[in-house]
Amino acid sequence: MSAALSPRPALSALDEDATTTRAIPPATVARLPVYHRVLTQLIDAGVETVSSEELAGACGVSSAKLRKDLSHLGSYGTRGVGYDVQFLAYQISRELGLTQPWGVVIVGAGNLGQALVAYRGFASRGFAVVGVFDCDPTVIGRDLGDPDHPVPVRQMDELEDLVGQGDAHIGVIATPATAAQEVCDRLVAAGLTSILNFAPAVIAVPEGVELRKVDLAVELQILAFHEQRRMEHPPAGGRTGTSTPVAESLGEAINA
Amino acid sequence: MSAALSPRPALSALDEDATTTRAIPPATVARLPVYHRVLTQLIDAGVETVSSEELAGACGVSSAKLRKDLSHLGSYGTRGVGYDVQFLAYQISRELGLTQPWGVVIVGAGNLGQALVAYRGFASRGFAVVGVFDCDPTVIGRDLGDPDHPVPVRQMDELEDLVGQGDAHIGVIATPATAAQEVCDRLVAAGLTSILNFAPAVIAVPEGVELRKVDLAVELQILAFHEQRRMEHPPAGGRTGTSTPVAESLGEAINA
DNA sequence: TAGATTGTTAATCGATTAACAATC
DNA sequence: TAGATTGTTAATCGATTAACAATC
Repeated sequence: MSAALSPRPALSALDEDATTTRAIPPATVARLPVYHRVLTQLIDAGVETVSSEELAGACGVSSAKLRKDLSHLGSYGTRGVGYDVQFLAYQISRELGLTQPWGVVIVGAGNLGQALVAYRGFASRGFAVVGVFDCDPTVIGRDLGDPDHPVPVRQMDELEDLVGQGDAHIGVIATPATAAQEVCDRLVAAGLTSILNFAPAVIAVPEGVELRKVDLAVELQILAFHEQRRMEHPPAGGRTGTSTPVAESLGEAINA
Repeated sequence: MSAALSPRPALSALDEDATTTRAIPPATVARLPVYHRVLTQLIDAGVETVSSEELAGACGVSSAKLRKDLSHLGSYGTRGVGYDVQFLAYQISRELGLTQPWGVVIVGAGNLGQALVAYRGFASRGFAVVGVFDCDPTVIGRDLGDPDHPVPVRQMDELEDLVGQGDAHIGVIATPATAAQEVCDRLVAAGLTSILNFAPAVIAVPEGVELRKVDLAVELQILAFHEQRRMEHPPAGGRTGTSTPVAESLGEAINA
């Protein structure tokens, strides 16, 4: 156990290259996709300019937070006017890396893996599923996703080859929990440094690899926690019919 | 737009009933399911006692954070010894509300909805899918999930009836983005106060309703951001082969 | 110029971390 | 008693918020 406390490089907190890249706070990065999505909807709705107050309302955050977040990217607004929707959307997409195509490898072609391949929200943001792998002979060879761009399920053997070709940038783990760590190790060994884990397992990665996790059961458990609290301490005065504090005019523009 | 600044009840920040319930910080609540899962695995592995150092390692957090988190629930450890695995697992599950059964209603029986119904991680934590709804006549009536406990897809009409029966506690939105807000409104109107949204849409709920969101595309975009950073500023000195800082002995116990 | 709205500052709040006294 | 490990304290860090000077 003492090995867990081994001499690491003393995490030099300010690792930032003093060159170009000002660091963007993680909390801000996590919200940028939301801003980008809403801006995209505004473009579709023909809106040309938004104020921070309006955009924040449509995104479900405070305008102060929105402006603070955007200030980390640069000064892309105009005082007294607001933000040019197209321009801001572009700046955010550039910051997020959405202006270039990304290849996604999915390991596990069960229910979840199949749903992910079929998910249209990926392609629409520049993510292409370049490979799906499974070890079950009964699914290997089957075509998944859009019949116009079918993605065949391959056997695990071919994983390293495909990643080695360089078109894959992000690995997605959609296997049972038991296989997750081993699959992750293979993805990393093959050269991937960005991993999204859907398996209900805590897995470990080497330093320098970015691992994110989506755990469906965790979300439900957190909701159960709140629901239990609510049952123990019912909201005094009953449910107030008070409805959404979200910018309504913009909401209408978006839904139009 | 000025209506968005309307006089709200001045969010009385300390709403806590001074009665029983000490508030648990949200950041802590979000980690409890992870602790619980690992503890369950330790039970299965026959481990009877863990130290905070060991458990933290297996969960991927620092021992200081783990102890701080647990201190919000009570004093369930023994100085000089550690934590009784079974006892701690029980305390956490009680805190999370996992000691009682929860009914889940899923709206949307597309790829994702079907994957959710089939997901075994729900039932194993006390969540039962009590209803699945869709508006597509071609899927209505079809049986989903485990053939031993099939869940028929019902038409939307029956949503309010089912929720009204009181067996449903949590609503899950697995529809296209366009339908998400309307579906959410119906779930809330029917009486649900805990909602999990998988649709790629920003939706609004009345005060008092707990809404959580899982956005697959957002996770990929955050990974793309980091991947882009990594490509612009490659890790000096190449990839260090340094592997996982995770408790290995416990990891072996868990995987045994 | 007057009105509107940004970008930034300073204050507050919450979460993380390190260290250690309490205690098994 | 000596060694181990918890639960808590105090210091640090990062994120949020409110307010406003800058400026269109």
